[in-house]
Amino acid sequence: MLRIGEVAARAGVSVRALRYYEEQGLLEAERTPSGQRRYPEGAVGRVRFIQQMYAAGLGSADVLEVLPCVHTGVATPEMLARLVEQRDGIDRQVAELTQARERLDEIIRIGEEHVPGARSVTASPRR
Amino acid sequence: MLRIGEVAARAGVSVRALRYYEEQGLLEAERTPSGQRRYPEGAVGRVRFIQQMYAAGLGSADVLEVLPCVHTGVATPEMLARLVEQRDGIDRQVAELTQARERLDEIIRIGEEHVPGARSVTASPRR
DNA sequence: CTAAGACCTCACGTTGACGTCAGAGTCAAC
DNA sequence: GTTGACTCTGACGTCAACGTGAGGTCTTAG
Repeated sequence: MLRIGEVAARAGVSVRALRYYEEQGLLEAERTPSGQRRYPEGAVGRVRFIQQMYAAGLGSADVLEVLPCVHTGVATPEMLARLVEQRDGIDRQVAELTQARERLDEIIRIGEEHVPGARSVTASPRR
Repeated sequence: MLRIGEVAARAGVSVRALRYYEEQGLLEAERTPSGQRRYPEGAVGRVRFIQQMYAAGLGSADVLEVLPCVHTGVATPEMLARLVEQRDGIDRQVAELTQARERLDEIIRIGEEHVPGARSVTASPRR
């Protein structure tokens, strides 16, 4: 059983963040008689997943909806629908980002033309 | 010359947003003698660009750095560097999003396996 | 035994991109 | 000339994911 600081360090987040996740119902912890939190090893991966979802633009409530599937590996049709919805949301985001990237690239190309002396930091082909 | 409401409608943002952009130095407007803002047609496209950059995760300050190039079409080496930096930031974001998407997809697949032809939409299974 | 870290619970502060309300002036139509 | 839609400037509110003390308890190495 890990202490909160240990989990935070391994997952690359702050202690405060972990307490916040608990507050949001995203992360549970056992307690020692004195009230200190103790986490199983799996908590680290769980926290990483939460971070990943945040990075994908989901809010705490969305993550909360999605988490049961991750934990149990089983999903109701409802949950599946939500998962698919979130995935599609990410897809839309990627599309937007890609558009923005194209836009910037275009500006960069034009800029390079107009400042010929500059070291050519040519556009890396998008994967 | 367009009025602020017209620009807002065409660009799909709120009037408040336009005034905020002005406050941030992202969007300039002429003024009628009575003080009302009047925008040229190009403002709509400019606003769309700003929105796109926000969607890409840039803050007002970042957009402000990038905008001169868009406007003038000319870039100093410094500006180019910033542009490239922002573009790479977007690339990193896309990578993260793609990872998150994969993760969700994986969970969806597993979930589908465990609920192959289920029709229990109504009965909430007790957890 | 003791001192230094870790940890605990409030609870207020932060940041960014606006929302929203108040009170007042402006413009086009009827 | 008056109504009603539009606009103006402040200025406070919002929401999310934490940051940051304050004041006190726990644990453990020496």
